Amino acid sequence: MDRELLLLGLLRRTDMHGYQLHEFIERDLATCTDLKKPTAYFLLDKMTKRGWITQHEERAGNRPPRRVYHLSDAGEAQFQRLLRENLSQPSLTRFGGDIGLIFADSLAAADVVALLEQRRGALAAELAAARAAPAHAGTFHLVIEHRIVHLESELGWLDTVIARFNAAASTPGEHHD
Amino acid sequence: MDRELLLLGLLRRTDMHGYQLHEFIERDLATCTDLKKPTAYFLLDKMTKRGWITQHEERAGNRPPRRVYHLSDAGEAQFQRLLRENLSQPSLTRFGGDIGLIFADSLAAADVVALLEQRRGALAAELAAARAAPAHAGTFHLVIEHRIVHLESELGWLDTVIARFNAAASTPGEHHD
DNA sequence: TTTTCCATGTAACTCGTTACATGATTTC
DNA sequence: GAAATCATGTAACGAGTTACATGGAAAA
Repeated sequence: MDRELLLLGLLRRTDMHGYQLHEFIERDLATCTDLKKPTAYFLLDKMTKRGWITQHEERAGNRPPRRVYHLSDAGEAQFQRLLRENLSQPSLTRFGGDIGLIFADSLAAADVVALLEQRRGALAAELAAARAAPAHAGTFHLVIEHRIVHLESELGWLDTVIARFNAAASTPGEHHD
Repeated sequence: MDRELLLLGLLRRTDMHGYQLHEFIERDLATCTDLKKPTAYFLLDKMTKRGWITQHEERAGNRPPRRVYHLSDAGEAQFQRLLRENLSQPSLTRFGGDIGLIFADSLAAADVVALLEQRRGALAAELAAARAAPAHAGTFHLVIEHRIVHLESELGWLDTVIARFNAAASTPGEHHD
């Protein structure tokens, strides 16, 4: 549903065609989400069928015609519903990386430390990139800020985990192989 | 891949049948992941075909026979690969809830505050539940800890966001409707 | 005796992805 | 003339879900 909210929200500001929407999302909203081309075209078709948006063709010369989408009244109502639902509910987060941690005692502690240091490096790079992101207009800077806060928290936690495996590494005889 | 790692990791400790695996994951690992029954049976079939695990039937009386799975040598190797990959890479997290935030200026600030307070409530409840979780054995307590750290970070950030919309609410004339 | 638990699965569907196809137009 | 960009899509696949089907055993 989040992607539908995204498309409706963008079309609410100004009419756009599919290529344009995909381009904008992949370029300017990449930190926060993504939307592949086939998905964009598929969702736009679907929402047209449901009456949330309307199409009209625009052709410039011999180029492939653009299908420009416009938010309808029903679409505006749907946008309001989705937005309120999105704001009122926390998005559930699952950390796939935790599954490896469950089985970390299958490896020697020193190995775990080496692997987690790699993870730490990638995380730190993401954080640096987020901090280097240019100042954004309107409410979008909240998203960047969220990302920074989250990555800082992840880094801090990871450091405590690494420290513990480091301690275990200097007290050998802990792993199961 | 994470679910395959999970199944291989559990089968590495002891042989189990599908029902048992599903049960264990949904009951004891619910904070960290989930695995529906059809998915479990499907993955077990797939991994059997790939030679990572082997089956043997066990029948008790007239009950439906159990298909007990056992990790093979190839499965152990695959487990090692998946585990190292999992530990060395940070899991990318996308916050669906951020998309609503991008469009928060479509609503009156006071409305946004009310909706985010709801989100805050649900988040606080999750945190309380995580804190109330019983002490866990081995490396699993890391997962609980991770969840607590993350939820605390989310709550703190959400509070700053709410504060800002609250400030905007007392300075009216900010929204676009 | 009816419900719950044990134990297996299938079928249909949703959501999203990758890879591919088409063809004009601008840029190098 | 070749390559990148604009603009649309289709087809095949992957991962996962819900709902449904089956049938015996234990518990209420």
